[in-house]
Amino acid sequence: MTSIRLNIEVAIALPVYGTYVYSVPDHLLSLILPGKRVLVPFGQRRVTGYVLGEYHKNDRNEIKQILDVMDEEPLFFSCMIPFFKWTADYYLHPIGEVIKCALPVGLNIYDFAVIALTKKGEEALSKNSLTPLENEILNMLQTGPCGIKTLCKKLSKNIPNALIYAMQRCGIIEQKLTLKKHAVKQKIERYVSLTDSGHSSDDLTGAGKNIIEVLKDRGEVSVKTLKTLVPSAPKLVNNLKSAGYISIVNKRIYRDPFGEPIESDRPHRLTQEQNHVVSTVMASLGREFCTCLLTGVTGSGKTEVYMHLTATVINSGYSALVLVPEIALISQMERRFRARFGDRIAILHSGLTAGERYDQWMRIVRREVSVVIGARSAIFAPLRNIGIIVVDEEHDTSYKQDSHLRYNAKDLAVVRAKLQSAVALLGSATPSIQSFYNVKTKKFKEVTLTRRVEKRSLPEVTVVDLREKRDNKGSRRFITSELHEAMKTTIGRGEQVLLFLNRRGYAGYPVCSRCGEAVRCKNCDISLTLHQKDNAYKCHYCGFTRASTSNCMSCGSSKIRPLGLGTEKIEAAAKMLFPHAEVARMDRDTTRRKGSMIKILKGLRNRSIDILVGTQMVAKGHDFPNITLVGIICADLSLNFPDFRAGERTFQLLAQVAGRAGRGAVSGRVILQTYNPNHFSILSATRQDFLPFYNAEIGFRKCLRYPPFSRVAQIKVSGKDKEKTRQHAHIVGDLCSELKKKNQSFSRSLEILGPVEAPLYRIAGKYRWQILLKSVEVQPLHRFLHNLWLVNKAKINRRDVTVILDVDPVFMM
DNA sequence: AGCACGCCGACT
DNA sequence: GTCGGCGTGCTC
Repeated sequence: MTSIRLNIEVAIALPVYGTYVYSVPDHLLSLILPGKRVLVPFGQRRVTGYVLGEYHKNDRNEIKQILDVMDEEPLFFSCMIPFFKWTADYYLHPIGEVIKCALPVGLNIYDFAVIALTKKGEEALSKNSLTPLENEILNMLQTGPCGIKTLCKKLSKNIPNALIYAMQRCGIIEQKLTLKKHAVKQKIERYVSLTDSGHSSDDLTGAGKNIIEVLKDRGEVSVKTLKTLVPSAPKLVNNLKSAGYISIVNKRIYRDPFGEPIESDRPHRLTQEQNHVVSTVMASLGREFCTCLLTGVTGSGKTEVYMHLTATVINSGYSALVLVPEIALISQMERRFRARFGDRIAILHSGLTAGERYDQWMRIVRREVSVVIGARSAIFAPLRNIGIIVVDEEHDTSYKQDSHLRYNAKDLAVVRAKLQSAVALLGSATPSIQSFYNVKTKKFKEVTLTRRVEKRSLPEVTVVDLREKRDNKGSRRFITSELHEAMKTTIGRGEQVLLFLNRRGYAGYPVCSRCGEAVRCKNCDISLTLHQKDNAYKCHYCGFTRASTSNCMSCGSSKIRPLGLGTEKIEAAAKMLFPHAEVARMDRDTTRRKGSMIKILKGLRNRSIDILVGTQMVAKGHDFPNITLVGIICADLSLNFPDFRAGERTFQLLAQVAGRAGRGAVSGRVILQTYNPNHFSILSATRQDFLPFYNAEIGFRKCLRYPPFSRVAQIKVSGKDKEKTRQHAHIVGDLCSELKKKNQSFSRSLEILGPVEAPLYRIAGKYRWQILLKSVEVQPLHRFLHNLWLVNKAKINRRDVTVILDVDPVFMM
């Protein structure tokens, strides 16, 4: 009888669909566990794989052995695997890439080809018998082996592949495969503590004595902390150790992503309404999967509800996952949760360094925390025994990842909750049409908060019709007299004003005053935005920049009129109208640097800022207690996007911004300026009234068979060559039609729209085409996509044209 | 992804 | 006639 052979199923961290089977050599048998990384031979190379589990079928003759096990402990547990598989299948993404995407970055190991100088090469170099380029390459290689790409960069020229081959063949260079690792590791720190003889020592003087004193006082202290008290400590500890006074141990420590300590906080008393929500949601805890949609006006105390739910969940022995749309809101949520739950929480988002993220991940794996707060990628947090998944501001588009694995964390939250029999709670004052439809069709359970906390009233909204203001000149045109008066009163009372405009920069449509030509981007199909702060015209899509002093491209005139509105222009106007007020601006330009957002938020809190001008960034869930007036400069900007969700976005944005007013003791006011005062999205937003908006919008969706009455997927084709891109878009389009014709179930339910040029037909020098696939039923669309993407992928992939599949697209431009 | 294999143009 | 260009297909 032969010895028992263990075969395992492995997902490879490369764009390959499907999993692979490897055998485990005896000496690694005891180390293999699902969720660990393994080094495996794959084709000619060695790559990272993730162990998914044992493989029992005996259906292959050639099975390679794994080379090594990379982890002491698993990075995730088996219960995550069905979730990874579901995600890979639904978004048609390679399973290994899904797992790679889920794990903290920087853990991959792969073979990297480097070229090195040989003996023969050195001889050749000294004989001076080579071409200048060869000489240059060999000279560079004398400093050590080097990858081809780095070599090209160092010599700042392209080296033909053929030359590399030729040089290899003559034997003057050789190619080696080395394993390249990323730098993320556990962090170890040295801790010192007194020995018995250290305790009784009194013969020391100076710094040595100081160290002993500190240790007597505090017990065990890290060398790093000791250094802040006794600067020479790092050198001295070794001497003290050899003298037997102290002992040193290495400890695994976690890099601390948290800021300053926070005072702890006791649970608030819930209102009757909040209590009802908590008990309704908790009725399902530990019993069955269920999704609840928590709706409620802005400022109705959703966070307090989340915290009570979390407390209940962890007291019952489960863990909780809280998703928040973006980093700035995570820190707000984190502060409140940390005050309540102390260090039982971990946070996960892209603002952490790779090391911090790894540490937070491992704390979760090691079950040292029971609550995780994070951005969309935290949906993959390796929590076991999840009781609840909270998705705050569920309507927010930040939950959709728009590159690589194009998942939507909100949708995955429901899927993960279902797979792990947990409760999913989606919360929003302005729920997505899709979620509310799910309530109507009884897929979701609705729980509602109808009142603002402490009986604060909703802001009073005044609509200003901009069509009647056409004759006004200068800043009057966009800060109307109504808004101006309201600002005066508010600032006079010492309260704060928020001016909202969903466009950054100074002027979004600079036009030559002589020939009328717009200033356009050379890489994209849009006009540049003037940024006065940077003295430049900038492209918001590709980053292209021109000096603000440049002349008109077509007629050479230097007179360019800065048409179009942006937050910079509003900021300037506010400063001019209120010279004594402190005006701040919050948009992507002013918050790019780490900590600058916090600085603005602090300025608002301590009332040093009177007027805040901002883009949609200010609409997102921030709590500004002293803002009592919100001015919406132009409500129509997002209304005319070529996207079936334009109305929904406009409603959400406006209702959210309006909700920023009057969150403190004083009630708020909103002045909404618009060219479309009768549009239903704008009308219902002014009343913060979701239902009438929903009823109007759902009718329109039903008519045109858009989600939630259908499922859609978008194929995006892009390439540098205009004609090739167009052709390939049509090839893919024809492939779709052919496939549809071939299969009965497809031809009945599937609609193919396109290929058409994208609304922004050129971005960053690439021409863009799109095809929209629509189906009333999910299953046929899913099978169609599988067929198209997996069976026909050879026909779809081309070297110079990129084809991307986006299941449930959110950004349609 | 990255590498091997295999089929057509410009050179000794 | 060959060398090396790139398109195609595969990796347990």
